[in-house]
Amino acid sequence: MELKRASEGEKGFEKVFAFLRERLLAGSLKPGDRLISERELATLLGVSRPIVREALRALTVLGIVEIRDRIGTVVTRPDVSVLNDFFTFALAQQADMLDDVMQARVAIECQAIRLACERANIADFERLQRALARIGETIDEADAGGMADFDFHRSIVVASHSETLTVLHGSLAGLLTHSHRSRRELVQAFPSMKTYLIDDHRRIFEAVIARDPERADATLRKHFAIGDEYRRRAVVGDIDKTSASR
Amino acid sequence: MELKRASEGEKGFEKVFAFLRERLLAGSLKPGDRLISERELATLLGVSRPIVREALRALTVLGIVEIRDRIGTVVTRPDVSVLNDFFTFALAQQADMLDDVMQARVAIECQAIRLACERANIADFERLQRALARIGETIDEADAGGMADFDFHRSIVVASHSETLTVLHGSLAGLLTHSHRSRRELVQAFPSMKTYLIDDHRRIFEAVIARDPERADATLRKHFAIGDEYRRRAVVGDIDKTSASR
DNA sequence: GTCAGCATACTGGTCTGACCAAGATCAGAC
DNA sequence: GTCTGATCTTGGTCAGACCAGTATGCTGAC
Repeated sequence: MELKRASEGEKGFEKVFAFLRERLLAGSLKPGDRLISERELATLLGVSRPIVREALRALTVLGIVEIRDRIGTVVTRPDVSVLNDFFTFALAQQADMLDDVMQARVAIECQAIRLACERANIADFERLQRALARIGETIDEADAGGMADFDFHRSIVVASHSETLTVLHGSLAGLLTHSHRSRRELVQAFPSMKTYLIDDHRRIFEAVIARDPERADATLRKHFAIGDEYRRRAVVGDIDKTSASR
Repeated sequence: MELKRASEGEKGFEKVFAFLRERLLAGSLKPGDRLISERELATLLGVSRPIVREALRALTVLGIVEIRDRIGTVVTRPDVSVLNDFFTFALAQQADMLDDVMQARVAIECQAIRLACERANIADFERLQRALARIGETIDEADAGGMADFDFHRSIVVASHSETLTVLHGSLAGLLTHSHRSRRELVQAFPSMKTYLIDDHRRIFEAVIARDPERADATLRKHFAIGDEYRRRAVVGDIDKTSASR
């Protein structure tokens, strides 16, 4: 058989994985389809059930398939949340990589805001506006303030209506959560940051509303740069109550 | 034991996976480390070996770990090829995702080129220059031309000296390979693309050399936009031998 | 004829114990 | 001191078994 031939040289796991991969890529297995049972798969491919389970588990962590207890294995619509898993592992091992990850976040957001300028709808605007208002309300609270900040940026990405960007941003932002929070704590100590936070976000919001990609990108970029500057100053203990240069 | 408690409620697979996840995220398991044997892990966690193998296989497809036959299981530096796997599956079922992924690529590259303007060293410049020359040499070859094009863009990202961006770009670019290639085939039919390709890349190169982030970003962005435009025209059959508007 | 209720077949979830092949290791021969 | 081979350990795999629920279909009551 053709399939047999294609997967002859492979070991057990590879055989099963390749078999399912073929079907999935060819489209003969579509989201929603229920796979044949593990036992059938095992006898069909001439391997043992544990091996089949390895392959199914592999597809599960890839988000391709879902194993439902006592129901069966069904093909799912690929969920990007698996990337989160991966990135969490990948970036957890390089702690000094935070600045680097931040670069990726800037990349994603700056592109997202351009798309948002084109694609955002009323609901997106409203969400952004709510997030903006919340930033003002929570400016004195480290925790809630951080969340509001995050939500604002998140709203921009969501407004881009790009699933890929949204997913990437989600996983990157997750990694930056604690650094984000620690940065927010600076706000309490240095009032100049308050106006920076509020004004900057408002400017960004306005640029999106105006559907001006260039301005939005530039403003957002500046926003990040200033945040960076604050952080740098904090590190060297040089920060004071004067505004960061703009 | 603390660990026991944390993983008490979970089923076999989850227990093992969570156990390893903890160690990996906490950093007590670092790349290069060799895990204890499957049998030991099984008895340690009170599960059977097949279950342990499921978990290890799961980590393998996530690129976190590598199972070496008759050697043992070692922690690897996370490899992006996993993402490739995932996206391959994901895109097989949602072809319209390509444009979306492209947005992410644009995001990464535009940020990368900004960093490249700041951080690129002589070696980076030389690599870029070689790639640029190669684009000119292979302008009439679909395959080699595509590779040269890819290498140029890749060189930009590498020159950013950002590991995260490089990693992300690597996985995204892999996905776009075939679309990239099909686009390159247009070159043969429509000579106007040749000048577009050569001139654009040269302009991008010059902007990096000049270490002008704004210009580099803008030029690169325009480059992508024009490529998009070509593709759009090809789709609607409207393309002709005139240059795309610039 | 219809429908509720239960038995059975089937599903995934797991375990046990076993065998194989080949790298790693160390004792013993030279 | 070096080399060789037996042994230990490793991953790779298999077969068969049990459990706990789901789905289904059959049976019997209405």
